[in-house]
Amino acid sequence: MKLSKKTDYALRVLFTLVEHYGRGPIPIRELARRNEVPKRFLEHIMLEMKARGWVDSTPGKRGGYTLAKSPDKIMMGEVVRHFDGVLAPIGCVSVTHYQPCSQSSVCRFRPFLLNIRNEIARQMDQASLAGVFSDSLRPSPETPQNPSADGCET
Amino acid sequence: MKLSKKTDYALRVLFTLVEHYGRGPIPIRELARRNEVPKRFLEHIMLEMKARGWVDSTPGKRGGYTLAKSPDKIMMGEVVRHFDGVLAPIGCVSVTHYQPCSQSSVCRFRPFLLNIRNEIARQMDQASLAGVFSDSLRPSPETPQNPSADGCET
DNA sequence: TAAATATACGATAGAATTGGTCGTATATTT
DNA sequence: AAATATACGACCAATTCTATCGTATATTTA
Ligand code: SF4
Ligand code: SF4
Repeated sequence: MKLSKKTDYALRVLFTLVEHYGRGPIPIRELARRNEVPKRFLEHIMLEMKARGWVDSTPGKRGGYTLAKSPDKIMMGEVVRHFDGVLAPIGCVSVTHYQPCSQSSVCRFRPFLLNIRNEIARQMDQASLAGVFSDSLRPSPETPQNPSADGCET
Repeated sequence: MKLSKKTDYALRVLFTLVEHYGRGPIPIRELARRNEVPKRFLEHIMLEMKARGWVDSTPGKRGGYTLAKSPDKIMMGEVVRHFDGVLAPIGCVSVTHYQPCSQSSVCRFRPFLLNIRNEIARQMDQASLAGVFSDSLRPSPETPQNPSADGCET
């Protein structure tokens, strides 16, 4: 589950909108500037998000984008899944994009991958933008700059 | 953390070698056939795995490949990380391939992604080939063909 | 009502990654 | 010496990713 830049961009903007929720639209130019996203590229991203019903747009002089629904009604999993297509590490353990594999009956590591998928999916689908946002406010016990290995690596 | 086909192929072959551990080499032709991996492609994969010290090769008439170390000394994380480069869903929360992001100080969802990374890394680095293999033998409580959603999706 | 400013959207394109083939060299066993 | 195995670099096609451009259209404000 590698996050594409597109997904990253989308999330940056969404959280900007969450932060500004209820205080009117923000023009795309501003969204692009604050989040360091190429503006013309962001247009497409916003289009998709509007189609999904996550954001609303108002054209005209003081127009821009606004969050279309309450931040606790949009799940991280939805967003990632929309832009990256799939959460699962491999097709054979994906629900939304399940792809059969002729080896699956003899495969020794599919159950292991399924576990990981389940864990990722659980975390992704339980986390709303609102939840992730508010969690990020209180200085968590551990959010190192460079996430130095705690026994593991990545 | 999307598994590339290369990684998938590598794991298939590794588990074949695990299953055959201690019973002599298996020629690459056989490894390719049993695991449905293009033979010429597999050559490169085996080369890399030999360089990493996971497998050994013996040329000649009754040669082939064999596991170079005990199956409980090779971790899933090592393999995936080698072929896919990185476990983390995004560079800014990666340990081995950490990549700074100018937004990280104001980013609202990096902590969330870090959590996911930690969970994936933990599972990957704690699981040895031997462990995954033996787990796959006892019919686990749940390993559905198509992993139908248990509240989550993929 | 005209100007300014906003979104809408398809076409296109460069770069990077992925997945794989081919030719050939070399080592070992029988 | 023949047969069979691995070793390895070059090469390539397809896909995906990331992004830009031109232009159309809708709305507000002066
Ligand atoms: S080999 Fe195992 S893990 Fe890879 S795709 Fe087939 S079933 Fe899934
Ligand atoms: S925006 Fe947040 S998540 Fe995306 S790369 Fe920068 S820090 Fe990491």
